[in-house]
Amino acid sequence: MQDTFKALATVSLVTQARDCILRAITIGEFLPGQRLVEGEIAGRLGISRGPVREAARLLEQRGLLVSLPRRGFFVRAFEEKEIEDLYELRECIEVAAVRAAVSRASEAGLRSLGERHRKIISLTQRGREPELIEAIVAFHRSICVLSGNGRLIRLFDEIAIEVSQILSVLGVAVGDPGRPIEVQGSLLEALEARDSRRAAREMAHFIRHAKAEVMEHYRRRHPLEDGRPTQSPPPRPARGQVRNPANMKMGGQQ
Amino acid sequence: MQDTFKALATVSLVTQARDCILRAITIGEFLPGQRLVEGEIAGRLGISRGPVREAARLLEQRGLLVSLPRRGFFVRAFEEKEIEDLYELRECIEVAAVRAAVSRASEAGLRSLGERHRKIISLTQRGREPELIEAIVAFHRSICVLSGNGRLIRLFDEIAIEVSQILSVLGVAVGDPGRPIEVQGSLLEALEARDSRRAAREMAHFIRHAKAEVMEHYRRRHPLEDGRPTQSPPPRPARGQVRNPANMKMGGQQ
DNA sequence: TGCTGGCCAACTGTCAACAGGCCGCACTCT
DNA sequence: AGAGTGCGGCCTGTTGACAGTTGGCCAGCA
Repeated sequence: MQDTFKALATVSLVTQARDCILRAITIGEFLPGQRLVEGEIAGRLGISRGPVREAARLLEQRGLLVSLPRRGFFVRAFEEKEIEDLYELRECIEVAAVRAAVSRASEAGLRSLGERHRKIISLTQRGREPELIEAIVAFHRSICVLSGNGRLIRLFDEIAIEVSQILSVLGVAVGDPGRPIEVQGSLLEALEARDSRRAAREMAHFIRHAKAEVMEHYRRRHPLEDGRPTQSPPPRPARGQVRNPANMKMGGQQ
Repeated sequence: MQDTFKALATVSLVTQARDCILRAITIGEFLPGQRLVEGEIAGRLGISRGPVREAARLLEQRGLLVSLPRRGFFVRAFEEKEIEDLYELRECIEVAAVRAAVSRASEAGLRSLGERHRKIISLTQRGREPELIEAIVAFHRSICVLSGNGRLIRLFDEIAIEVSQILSVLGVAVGDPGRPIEVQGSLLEALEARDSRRAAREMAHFIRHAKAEVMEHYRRRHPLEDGRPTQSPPPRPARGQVRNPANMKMGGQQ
């Protein structure tokens, strides 16, 4: 009965286009520096260019795309410094979140966090990399949720997208399998013990560790760019078609 | 000679429209909850609706507008909780910024910060409220700049816009004239002494003080909404014309 | 061979128009 | 009188088209 009357409030084309582009960026289908041709995307999605442009504007404001006048949109390419800055911001955000969570989280909230932690453990043991990353992100997001600060959650989500873009582009796998469990286990303990200082310390350590790992991957990947400025906003605009013409169907946000 | 060849790269209409709407929001011409009629704005600016829509999308992503399907864009109205969350975030950001600035700021950077501080003092003595607010914001922004973290600066700018919107809507004036100088003076001293803990403490105190002041204004303004949920996304869509049909010329970003 | 200048295709920025939903209002029926 | 219903205007969401610009390509020339 309730199926017959499914909500017909169709999601706007802008939202759908945004989610499609977003997904293409996070999974690394659209590579940094790559040019996005409006007409191409619109054609592939079967819509007109208007909604695609609006979606691109949204992502521009988020910092995932940059726009050059009369040239169009490009996937943002991270410089080394920008990755460092991002992780520094992430540390400050998540440390604040866990501090707030210590004093505000309910018992039920902590239990559900424990649930997520168990999921991380089981996924680690079964060696399922992609879901594991997802679960770790979910764990950290939960801490933001427990902080009770909606603005913090929104910011975390933005940062998480950029981080996962970086991870996927650099091909970073979650490091030694033992560590994340351990760290997140300590975090959980500190939260349960309502130990603000320890929780903050663990969180900071974790993020610095993650940062170091990512930066090492980055340097391994860009060994020569150490000395020179390397400051062409989109590094070689790469006029050309998108990489993978298939595999970009409609229907995010479901 | 160099004047004869001024850059003729005209700023895109989207950018100009965005800045116009932004200004209208920050100075309180567009009030929270107010509906923005695309055609109206486009007509007043002498352009078509397309760029206006894209500009609105930008501001939506920043959280300054909310969009309801088939209803259009509304100026975002802050709930009490959202203001608290915003200030909590601001504290975490600026404390992190001043900490980083302590260890990274150059002597020249500190001197220019001192310059800004003197400007605050002189404006306070002359009692020029609007420029004073501007100068205080500039002072705090400088600290973010001294932190050397570009991402932090971007986030500060976003937050600053929201804060100034709140201040202007609530009609908050900068409190007792003595305080800000005093606080920012201590901040400056701590930075010059490279005293990270003291700088962080002063910053946190300042922002908590500002928050308390704003919240008091808010509660004075919305005394009845304490108990009830008050959760209609845009509080009464207020179908109707914008408040001040004049005074919204083109040409932000100059 | 290397450089200059013009030509061309592609793509962006912008606009005007169309279809359809939402809101307010008047009208009708109970 | 009050509630429900149908109508009409206003406004959004989307589209297709047009003009202008950008960058690449190629011929011509030193």
